[in-house]
Amino acid sequence: MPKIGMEPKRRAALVDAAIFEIGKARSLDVTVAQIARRAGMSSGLAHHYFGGKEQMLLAAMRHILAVFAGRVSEGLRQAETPRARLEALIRANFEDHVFDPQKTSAWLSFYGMAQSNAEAARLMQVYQRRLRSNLLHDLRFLSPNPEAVSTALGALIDGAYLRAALAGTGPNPKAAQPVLMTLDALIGDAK
Amino acid sequence: MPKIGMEPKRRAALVDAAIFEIGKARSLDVTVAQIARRAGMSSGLAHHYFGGKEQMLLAAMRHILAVFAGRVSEGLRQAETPRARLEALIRANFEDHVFDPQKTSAWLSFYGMAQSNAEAARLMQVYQRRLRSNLLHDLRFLSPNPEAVSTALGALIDGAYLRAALAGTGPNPKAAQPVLMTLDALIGDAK
Amino acid sequence: MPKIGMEPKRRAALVDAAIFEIGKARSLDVTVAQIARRAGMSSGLAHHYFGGKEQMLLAAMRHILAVFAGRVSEGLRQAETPRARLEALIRANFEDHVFDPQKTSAWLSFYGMAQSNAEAARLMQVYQRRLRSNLLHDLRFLSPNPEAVSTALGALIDGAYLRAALAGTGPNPKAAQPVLMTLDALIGDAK
Amino acid sequence: MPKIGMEPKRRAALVDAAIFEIGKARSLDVTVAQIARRAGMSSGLAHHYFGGKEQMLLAAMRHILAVFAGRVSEGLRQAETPRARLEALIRANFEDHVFDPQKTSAWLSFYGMAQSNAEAARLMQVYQRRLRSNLLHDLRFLSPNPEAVSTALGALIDGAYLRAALAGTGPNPKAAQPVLMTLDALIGDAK
DNA sequence: AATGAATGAGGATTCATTCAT
DNA sequence: GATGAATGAATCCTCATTCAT
Repeated sequence: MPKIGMEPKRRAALVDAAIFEIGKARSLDVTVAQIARRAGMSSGLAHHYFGGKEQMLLAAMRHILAVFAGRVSEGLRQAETPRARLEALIRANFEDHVFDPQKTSAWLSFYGMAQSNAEAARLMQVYQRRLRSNLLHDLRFLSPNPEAVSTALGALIDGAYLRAALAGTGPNPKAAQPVLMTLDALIGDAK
Repeated sequence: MPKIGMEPKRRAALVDAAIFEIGKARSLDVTVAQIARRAGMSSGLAHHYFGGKEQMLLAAMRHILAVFAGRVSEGLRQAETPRARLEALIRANFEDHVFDPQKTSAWLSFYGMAQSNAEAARLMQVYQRRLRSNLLHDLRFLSPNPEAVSTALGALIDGAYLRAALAGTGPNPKAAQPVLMTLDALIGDAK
Repeated sequence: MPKIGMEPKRRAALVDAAIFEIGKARSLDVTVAQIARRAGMSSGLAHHYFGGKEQMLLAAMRHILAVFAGRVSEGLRQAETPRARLEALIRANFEDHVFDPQKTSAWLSFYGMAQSNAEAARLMQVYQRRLRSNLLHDLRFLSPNPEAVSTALGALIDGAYLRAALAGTGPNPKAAQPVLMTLDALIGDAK
Repeated sequence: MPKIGMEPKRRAALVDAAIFEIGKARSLDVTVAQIARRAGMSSGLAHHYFGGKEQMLLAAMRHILAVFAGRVSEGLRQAETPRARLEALIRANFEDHVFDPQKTSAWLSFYGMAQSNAEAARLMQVYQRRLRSNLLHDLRFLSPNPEAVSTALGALIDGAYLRAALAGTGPNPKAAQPVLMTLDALIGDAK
């Protein structure tokens, strides 16, 4: 059954399956066999492609981050003023898809993993820096103190998401409200 | 050599040991045997007192939350105005002891656990409600919109702590700055 | 079923079982589960007592060497002259029990293991030194060149055993003949 | 890009690679994939040519024995008297190349394999018989008891090699000394 | 001929939990 | 109450071998 050009498909299938199983278990305590079975292949092949369970989980996280980054980019493309871009950015962090139980499970679990796994920590940093960079880009036009405001808004976004995710009540666009309100407060009349 | 009145001491020793081991492992992946050994007793006894590993971890979380709540109360006792109490509350969330690697490990790991364990989720809710209640108590005097501001500040505190904890750079009182700044912005001239 | 004072018995049972299984497989490719089952316990307990498969195999080798050393000592005790002691020593190396398939399997397999495992190599050295020391002790009275003769006889003993073991034809006291003949030749008229 | 006449080259490359990997691992615990990779081909092709791992290892052993036999023949060609031939034969067993870690690893490991694999045992017999035949050929002229002396010298050569190989200290021409000394003693004045 | 994808059995090891003492 | 011996299920990972292409 071997075919050429299967590697990308197999890897993608495994990443999807890993995310699915993490969502189902609501934890990273999933077995390679589970993931492989869901991806329609043997556990041996899963190891062949990823070298180990950890690499597979990291690939899953990387994929989640990449998809998310893509969505954010899309959201920003349509906004034209700095204020509109900021709002789009904030809303992008609370779109329905990020509340998919699969995503929230993975995201919160990776907070734990990031403490003992250097690569997981690095991925978290990448995410944080990207968010900060996006905030800063537009806050420069709106605030006399863009650095501090970016820091506060970044933390607030993460905190608001964390709480919404923990609540486990599914998609919740309202979760963006406190962030938008705080944005207004922090940039004063500049809006 | 069983002694009477040992149960509370045994339980406390196990809870301390659990927190220690979680900190050392930077994860909840610690074994009952490790914890029991550190607490100076057999793994069998640990089970006897807690009924299982999960209960032991939950007791550890409960203890961390209780200690934290106590510290917050202390901090609030000395403040006299609503504004001072809010500041004290915020600072209490970023005191050195909360950045003890044992605490940050436990805290972030429990975010993961709270997804699949109802009691862990409940504990997180208790913490969040207490924080919200504390914020609300004083924000009523300072903001026309105390509910929304409490929500935002609560999320911000969690987010700021999360980021500081993930950074893993130890005690960091500066982490409170963005929150204090946002407080000022959100309550306007009311300060 | 736990009992106190079981550890020595368990360890001994595992060592015996390991030797038995090595003999049956005629190789070190035996599983921990096989050994544990034969020893009448779970694989988990086997790990508990030895920490791992390698340690168990080494303990088996150590036991074989110890038993062998004991037998040699016995054999030497009854000899009175240096010449008689040498002969007893040589014969001890070819007694029936050393041709037990369990022993030959273990012995030859450990030659392989000694190449990549430091402890196995050390055990082999211990055996060789002991043999050399025993030879030297009496050759001092019989040869002007005891060092060289010890070296030659030690190697010859090992080579003769190796060949007899490889032949796999079971107990073979005749295997000692070439060594005894060579002893005579090497110590000349001194006998 | 299959080519005709590649089979002998492929097989030779695999045999060389197998010997190399056995030397590197200092054990027969090498994987087919490792060997095939080193030989510059796929594991599938390795199977195609040898039918299985065991056959490949046996081919490696056969090759080592053949090369060794060739070297011995060369050594003997230049000797003219029986005594000189015997000495050349003995020295050939301790030339530098036989202490190549690759060779010692393979040799000692095959002692283990010979216990459970009939073909490996047969190869060992072939080697032993050839050595014995070579010894006997010249000892007939030098000893009244050539059979027994051949047996002893053969065993001694193997034992001396075994010890030198186990010591793992590399090329060691001195290892031949005990054998030469014993030769003298065994053939007495006949030299 | 040649590849390497794919399988799946097998094995060492870990660990929560139980229970005889 | 207290121990730690004992279990055995669970899991990751390896690898010889097969086979579609």
